[in-house]
This record gives sequence, structure tokens and C-alpha cells, in this order.
Amino acid sequence: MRMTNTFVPVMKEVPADAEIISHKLMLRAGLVRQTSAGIYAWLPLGHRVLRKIEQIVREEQDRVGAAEMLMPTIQSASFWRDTGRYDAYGPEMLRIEDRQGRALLYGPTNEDMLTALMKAGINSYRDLPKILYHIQWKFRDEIRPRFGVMRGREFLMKDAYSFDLNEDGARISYNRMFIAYLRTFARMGLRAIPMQADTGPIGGDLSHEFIILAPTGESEVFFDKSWEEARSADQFDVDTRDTAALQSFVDTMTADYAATDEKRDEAREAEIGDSLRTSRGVEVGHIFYFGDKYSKPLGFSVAGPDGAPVTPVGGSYGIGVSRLAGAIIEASHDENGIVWPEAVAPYRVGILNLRQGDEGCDGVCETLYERLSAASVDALYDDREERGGAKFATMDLIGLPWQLIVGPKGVKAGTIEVKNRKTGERTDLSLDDALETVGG
RNA sequence: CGGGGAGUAGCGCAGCCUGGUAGCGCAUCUGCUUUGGGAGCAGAGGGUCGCAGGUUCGAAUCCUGUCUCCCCGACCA
Repeated sequence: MRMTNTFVPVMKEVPADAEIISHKLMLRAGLVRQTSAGIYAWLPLGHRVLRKIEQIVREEQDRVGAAEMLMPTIQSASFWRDTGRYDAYGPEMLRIEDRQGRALLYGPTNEDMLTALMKAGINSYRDLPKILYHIQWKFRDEIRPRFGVMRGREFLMKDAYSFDLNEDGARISYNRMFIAYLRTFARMGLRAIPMQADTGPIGGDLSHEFIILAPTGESEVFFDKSWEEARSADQFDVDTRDTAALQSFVDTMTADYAATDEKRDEAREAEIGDSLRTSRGVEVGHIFYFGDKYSKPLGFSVAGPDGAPVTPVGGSYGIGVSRLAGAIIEASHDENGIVWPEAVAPYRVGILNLRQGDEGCDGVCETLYERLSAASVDALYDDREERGGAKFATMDLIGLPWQLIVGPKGVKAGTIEVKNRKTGERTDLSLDDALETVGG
């Protein structure tokens, strides 16, 4: 993409409304613009990040056997009346009415609707288990939205729902999602720690929050120092069809202490002693088991092996996709701007033409741009007639992993300066070597 | 929702107390000079002062109402 074709309104000054670093950087780098309290427009650059995050989430959901679907943003109140949640949900639910006076709502989550859909299509124990998910905009009329996209009112969420015959089965589904979550966050360059969470009325140990460590996080968290080691997605490579291996892996992953402020265990912390660490954290995922909370009131049952009806049990599994965009920036930035992990960077390479209009510089840049495109490497070519200094600042702010800097000096010498945004390392290379370095 | 604060040019702000017809920095546009880490000089454009009433000869400024946004608290992906 050429800078002259896309829309990246970068800001030199920090908007007064932004409080935390990710919000400031998202505004300054032209990723988003606020349109109402807690509601954001995703500009081209931000939209690409959102899509990259979404795709990783999608791939990891698919990998553990979850099937993607898409439910609407607008729901009839009837689903919620049937589960008793229409009155219970409270003012956080945005309720609307159509021209016929029918009660609708902008969906904050989809357990009720999906359970009703499953009821209509599943009749036998042979059709279970199932895990379905979708990635869709949700609306929750938060009392106080804040921190940019970290706590918006409208937000993009991946929500998955599992349906099993019994609790043993549900545990397997839960474990699959558990692994999928670890892999998802690791692929985004994040260290997400699964922490025991409140399970609500069901009880048990089947609820975890996935927390990313970030100094500006909202909650305080406590954990064993073993979590400080970075873990790659490869370490979470378990055959999810092998249920014993799966359980054993989850047991291992939950063995090391990790708790949010509300769930601290003083006895265990005493045991851990010097290895106890504390930090701020951002919740990017939450998985939990809710039994027959929805299937029972909706009358969702299937014929069991003996012909007798069985009420399926389920769980739901959320990942805050739009929140992740902010959380990743919280975890990865420096004084010059965003430092995107490669997997979610809006583009992999930025091309800086320091002398737009100069025949030599233009020629080299066009060559780089074409060859990267041919190699399917996403590149953002800053082809604006802008001074070098401004281009450097803009590109650092945007935070693409690699920069190819083309100026008259380099063109004369037959070299291109390759800069690694994360390390700051700069090397003068031949065109071919430069392309190879950045993956072209 | 309770408590605080703010709406003046794209962004950041001053002006308001003490009414006299709007200003600064950055950004933008034009020209020239520049050009390897947010250039210099000269010139230019851009604002129903959130909105609606009221007071007044006259309102960004005073009064009333209203809308919007931000921060602190309890809730959440």
C-alpha cells in the first residue's frame, strides 16, 4: 500500500482525551478515531491489525475443532426472555425497539441465541460434542468506557460455545479451548497467563482468565516467576484429540501459581516465597463452564444412548479481539511509538523514500515495492513528498517490524538501509540482501 | 449512577474573573532556499467560540437550560 493512497492521520501531539499509552499511540499512529464514548472507527491501519489478530484467533479455534459461524449483532429479546436473562442482565444491555414495537437488543453475548439454534438442530447424543464460535461486534453499555479500545462499549469479540453430553466431555472441550488460547496469545507475541477465576454458581475449577502483563493493566496480578519465561506457541503443541495428554498438559500449565487480586491464595504464596512476582495485568480472554444454565431453561435436550433425554452442558469462551489491539501495544512499545510483533503488524515492511521525486530514489523504491508485492510481503510505501525526519518519526510511530530506507547516498552507493524497529539495528545492504532480510 | 473537570481552527491551548465583535504554537496551502532522524524565510487560508434561550446598545465572556466528552469509584472481553 502506498501512503498516498491510504489514510493514516498521524498526530505529532497527544490528544488530551487519551490517558494510557496504548490509547495515545493508537490515536497518534492513526489506527482509530473515537466517534462516541467507548465507540471507535477503525481506520485502515488499525483495521489491518484487527484483521490480523482475528485471523490468528480464527486459525487457533479451527485447529482445536471449533467451527466458525456468524450470529447477528441484533437479537430478539425473546431468546433472553426464555433464559430469564432479559430482566437479569441489567442496564448494560442496549435495548432497542423496531417500528412494530418489538423488543430487540444489541447483543452483548450469544449463549441464549446459540443454545436456541442448537436446540433446533441437534436431537441426538451422536451430534455432540460441538464447539461453535463467531467473531462479531458486541455492545455493552458500560457505565464508564475508558482506556480507548481496552474498554469500549462496542467491541469485537470472539465468543465460542461448547456443548457436551456431560461434565467429563465439557472438561475436554474446555481443555481444548485452554490450549487454543495459550497458542493464540503466544502467536501474537504475548505472554498470557491463565489465572484461576470465579466460576459463578456452578463452582468447580473450570474458569480461567487469561492475563497479559502490562504496567498500565487494570488489575494487579500475582504469579510464580516461571511465568516470566516467554513461551512460544510451539510449546503448546498437544494433540487435542488425545484427551489424556490434553488433561495432563492443562494440569501442567495450571500447576504454577497465578492469581488475580481477588483470587490470591496466601498459603500458596507463602510456599512460593521468593519466586512470587507481581505485576499489572490486562484480561484478554476468559473461559468458563456453565453446565446446563442455558440448555435447561430453553428445554434443549438430546436423545441419549438409551433413548432417554439428556440435557447438554456447555461453556463459553471469549477473546477480546479489539481489546487485544490495545493490549498488544501496552505490552510492546517504546519512546518512539508502537513496536508491533510481526504476527499482528499492519504491514511487515515500511519503505521510506527520503527524496520523493528524485529519479534514483523513486526507482529503487518502486523496485522494492514491486518485488515485495510479488513475494507477498505486506509493505507500506511512504511515497509522500515529506522531509526525511518526518518520515522517520512517522514510521517509528507506526511501528512496522522492518524499515527500508532509501536516500540519495544509499542509491549512489548501491545500498539500502535496513532498520529493525524492535532492536533499532541498522544495516546497509544491497537491494537483494535487503529484500532477503525482510522476507522478500 | 455518585463525585470532579472540560467543550474556542485538524491537534495542543490562551482569552472569560473585569462584556466592545477572537488569538498563540504545531499542522495545512503558496513561493524560495533546503534535504539521512518531526527544516528555514516570506506570505496565505481556515473558527455559527458545543447547542438553545435570556440579560444588554453590544455576549466566547454574565444568567438559565441542554447536549457531548474526559477523569475517580463499583462492573466487564
